[in-house]
Amino acid sequence: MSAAREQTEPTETLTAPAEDYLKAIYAIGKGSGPAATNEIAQRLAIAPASVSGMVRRLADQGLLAYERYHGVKLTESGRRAALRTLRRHRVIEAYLAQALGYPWDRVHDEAERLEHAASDELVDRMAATIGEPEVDPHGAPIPTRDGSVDETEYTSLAQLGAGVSGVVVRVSDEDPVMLRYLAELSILPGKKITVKSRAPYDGPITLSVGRHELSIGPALAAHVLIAPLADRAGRRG
Amino acid sequence: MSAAREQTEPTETLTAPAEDYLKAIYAIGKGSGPAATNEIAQRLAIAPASVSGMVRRLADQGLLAYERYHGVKLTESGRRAALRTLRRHRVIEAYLAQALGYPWDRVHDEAERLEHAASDELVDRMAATIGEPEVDPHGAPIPTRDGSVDETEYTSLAQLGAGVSGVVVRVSDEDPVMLRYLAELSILPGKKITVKSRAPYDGPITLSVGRHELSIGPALAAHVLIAPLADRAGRRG
DNA sequence: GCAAAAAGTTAGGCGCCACTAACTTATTTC
DNA sequence: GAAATAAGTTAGTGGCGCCTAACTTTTTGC
Repeated sequence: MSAAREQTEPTETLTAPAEDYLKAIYAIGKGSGPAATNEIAQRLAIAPASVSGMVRRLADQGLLAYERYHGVKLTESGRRAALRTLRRHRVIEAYLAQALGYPWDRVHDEAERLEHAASDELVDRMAATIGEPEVDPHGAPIPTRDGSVDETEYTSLAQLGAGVSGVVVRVSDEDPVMLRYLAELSILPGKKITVKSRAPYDGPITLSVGRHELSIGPALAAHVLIAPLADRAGRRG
Repeated sequence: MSAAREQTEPTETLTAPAEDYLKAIYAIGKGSGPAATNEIAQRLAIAPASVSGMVRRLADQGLLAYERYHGVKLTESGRRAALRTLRRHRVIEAYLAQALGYPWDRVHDEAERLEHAASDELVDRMAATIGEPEVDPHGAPIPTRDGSVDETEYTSLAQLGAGVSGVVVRVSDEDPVMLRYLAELSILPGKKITVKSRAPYDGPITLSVGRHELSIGPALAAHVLIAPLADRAGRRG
């Protein structure tokens, strides 16, 4: 059984589902790592069996390195394609928020559709119009035109020990309800927070944000990324 | 052979091709008339056989009234859907031109893709941002949110007799080369023109536009719609 | 009013991208 | 290291939306 299957097409035009797969694989592998079939399926809310088929097609197009039963990795070409889509998505999010007054909990869904339809020219014009932003409204870094991104990995708020201070750099962008709640608590990119205390056994984390004090659960805290400030205490595994 | 096939679903979410069919049928029938299979095929650049299949599906969804071998007409529901898409398209065109500095010969193609992805909210925000325009950059009227349009039919420049003056209200929007040429000649919506003379046998039409005098062929003139001004002469069949 | 031309249709196929069901390969776990 | 579990795969199906080829219906031109 030698299925001859090799191609290295420079990338035609990708379908919307193909772009979604590449984005998901990029997100799972943090840009370079491998992605498991099941995880791709879960992220895209489709059946694992469907992933096998699509992954094969993407591999045929030279976008993925695929070994049966052992997950996939983006090729250089796949990575470029993923970053192009990511740039579109985030520029669109930023533009919707800044230029059209979109509430930050709704930019994601709209961008999710527009990213597949917008031309590079449109995206570049949007970026230029709002001053070439470097992050989207949730703090996610925007890839540049030529395909580079800030891949700094930040600590999640769930990992911070009591006493540590930091600046919120980024929050998850997909769940509108969560986003509205975070906004209510004033946990927004750029805000300074300090972990006051942590209850054991995954108990609530008490923070001060501005002049307020509040408690959140670790599930929510895991969705908030922090750049720690000079700290007396430290992280905690 | 009684293929039981009747449904009157309130309209789920339409696919991009479905929206394109409805737009084409609307354009051919000027909103209410019948559209021939061949003409739909030509407009969408697909094979006539493909139209038969799609038209059946759209009829099943209650969007078209379809009688085999006798073309289709939009139902009320189909008409509404067509106008929604038309509104999206034209608002997007206007927005791209006004807010993002898009050249007028390129707004059409971009809008053609975005119209299928943009939400009503986005379109409404765009419209509000640029002051609720009534026409797109080519002079085509923008349907309102509640589905009404100005359906005035204007005379084409190819129909005007010598001596008649009028204001350009609208030009065809699809061909970028033609649009650039028209812009070069300063034949733009809002401009006043006067037909100086017409050569017989579909010969060139001589116009004055502003302080310039120029000649164009009838093929081009057919793409320019005019609102005649008080005229000494008159139209010509 | 009848034959040729034009218009429209069905039949059969194909690629994409999902699905379920059944099977295979990897990984745990004791 | 063998059995149980988890992960991943193939097989078969279905809808959409396109195609070409072959056929049918309608229109046209004399």
